[in-house]
Amino acid sequence: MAQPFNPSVPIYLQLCERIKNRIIRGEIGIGERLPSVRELAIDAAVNPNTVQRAYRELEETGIVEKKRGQGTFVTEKPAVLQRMREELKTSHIKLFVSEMREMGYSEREMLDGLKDFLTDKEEKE
Amino acid sequence: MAQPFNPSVPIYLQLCERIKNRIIRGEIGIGERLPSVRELAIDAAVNPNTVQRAYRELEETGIVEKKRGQGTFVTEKPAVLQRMREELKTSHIKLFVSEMREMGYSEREMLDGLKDFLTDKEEKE
Amino acid sequence: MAQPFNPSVPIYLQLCERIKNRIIRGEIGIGERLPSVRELAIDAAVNPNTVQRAYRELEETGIVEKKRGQGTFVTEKPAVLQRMREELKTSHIKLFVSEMREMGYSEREMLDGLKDFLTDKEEKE
Amino acid sequence: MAQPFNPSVPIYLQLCERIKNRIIRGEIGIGERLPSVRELAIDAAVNPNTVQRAYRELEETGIVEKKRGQGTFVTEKPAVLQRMREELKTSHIKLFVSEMREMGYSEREMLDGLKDFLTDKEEKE
DNA sequence: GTGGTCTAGACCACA
DNA sequence: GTGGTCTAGACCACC
Repeated sequence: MAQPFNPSVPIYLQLCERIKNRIIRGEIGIGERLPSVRELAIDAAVNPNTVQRAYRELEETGIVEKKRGQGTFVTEKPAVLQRMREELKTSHIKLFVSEMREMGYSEREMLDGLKDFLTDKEEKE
Repeated sequence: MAQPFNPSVPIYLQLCERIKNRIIRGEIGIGERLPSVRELAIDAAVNPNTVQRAYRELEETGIVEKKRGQGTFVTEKPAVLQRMREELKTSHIKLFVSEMREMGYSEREMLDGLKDFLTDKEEKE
Repeated sequence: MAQPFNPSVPIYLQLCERIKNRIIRGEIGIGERLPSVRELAIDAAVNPNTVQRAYRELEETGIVEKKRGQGTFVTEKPAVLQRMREELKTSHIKLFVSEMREMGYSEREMLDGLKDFLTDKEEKE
Repeated sequence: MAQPFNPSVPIYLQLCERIKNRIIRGEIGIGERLPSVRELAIDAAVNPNTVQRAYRELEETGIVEKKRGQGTFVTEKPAVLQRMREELKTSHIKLFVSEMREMGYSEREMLDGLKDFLTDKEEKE
C-alpha cells in the first residue's frame, strides 16, 4: 500500500480500486476486517478523510460494510463479491479487446489467439 | 511520436515498439519509407544515434530494410510482416493472460468471458 | 413524564395534552385515579400550581372529575371519553392533511395512499 | 433557508430534506438550477463541504444532476421526480399511521376519519 | 464563475 | 478504540 498515486486520478478512487482488487483476489477474505480509517491513512500517507471517502464509496457498491465502533468489513454476501468479480473481469476484457482492436486485430484473431495460447501452454507444461 | 518515454526501459527499444506497432497497424504501409534518422530524432526529441540503433534492431528482425542512399523501408515480404503481427498478437495475449491470472481468474473464465463479451457486443450493435 | 417541555407553549396545556393522550391511549383506565397534584408536580418537575391548572382545564372538558379529599379521576362516562377520542383523532388527521396539502399532495393522493399503505402492510404481514 | 438545524441529525441530511421538499413542492422547477455550493453555504451558514455532500447525496438519488462549471440542476426526468414524490408521500403516511396506531386508533378509524374529514371540508366549502 | 478533491484538525456517538 | 460529521482553507479542472 506504499505505492505512489497517479496524480491525475482522485486518490480515493485509486484506493477503492486497490482495495477492491485485493478483496477479489482473495487477499482479504470474506467477512474480514479492513484496516481502520486511521491505519490505512497512515499506511497510504493520505488524509483520513480521503480513506473515509474510499470506504464510503466501497460501501455504496456493497462490497464492504461498516459496523459502528468496530470497523469496516468485507461483505459476507457471496453474491455481491461474485458480481464484483464478474464486473472486474468484464472491464479487463473490455480493455483488452479495445487495445487489440486498436492494433488492428480481428475478433477471430483475439479468440483463436487466446485459445491457442492457453492450449499451447498446456502442452508445454 | 511526441509521447514521453518510460525512463526505466531503453529508449531505442521503446522506439522499436512504437514503429513496429505503426507498421502492423498499417499506418506505415508495406514497402513504404520510414522517416529519416534525423527527422525521427528531431520528432521524437532523441539523439540520432538512438534512432539509428532502433532502426538497426528493426532491420535485424527483418521488418525493415535499409537501402543505401535512399532510406529505411518497411519490408516487402508479407511473410515477415505476418510473423511480426503474430508475435505482437501473442505478446499482447500473453500480457492479458498473466494479468488475468494475477487477478485470480481461471482460463475458462478468460475464454468464456471474451467469447461472451464479443457476442454480447454483436447483439447490441 | 420526564420529557422536556416546549418553551413556546404554556406548560399547563402541554400537561393537559399528555394526560389526555395517556387516558385515550388507555394507559390510565376509565374511573382510574390520576397522580396527585404534588406527585405529578415533582414527577414533571413543574410548579404544583401548574398541575392544578392543568387538572382544572381537564375537568372543564369533562374528561376528569375531582373528588374532594380523594383525588382526580378519569370520568366514568364513556360518551365523554368517546368524544375526546374523536376530537383527538380529528385533530391529528387535520394536522396530517394540512401537512400533506403543504407538500402539494391532493386529497385523492392522501386517501389512496393511506388505503394502499394499509393494504400493502396487510399483505406483507 | 435561514432556519436553524437540529443538532442531533447531520446537517447535510437536513439540507437534503429541505431541498428535496422544495423540489417536490415545485418551488424549484424541473431542470432548474439550484444555488451554487458556495451560495447555499453562505445562505445556510454552513461549510461548503457540507453543502457539497448534500448535493452529492441528492445526485446519487437521481433527483439532481451536476454539470461541470455550470452548476447543479433538478433532473429533467419526470419519472425520477415522480418516484421521489411517491416515496415522500409514503414516508409521511407511514409516520401518520405509526403515530395513530401509537395513540390506539384502528386502521378503520384512520381511513374513515380521513375520508370524513375531507368530505366534511368539501361540504363546508 | 462552477463543482471536485484534499488536507489538517476538531468534536461526536457508539461499543 | 471505531467510524461520522463538520470546519477552514487550499488547489485543481472545466467552461
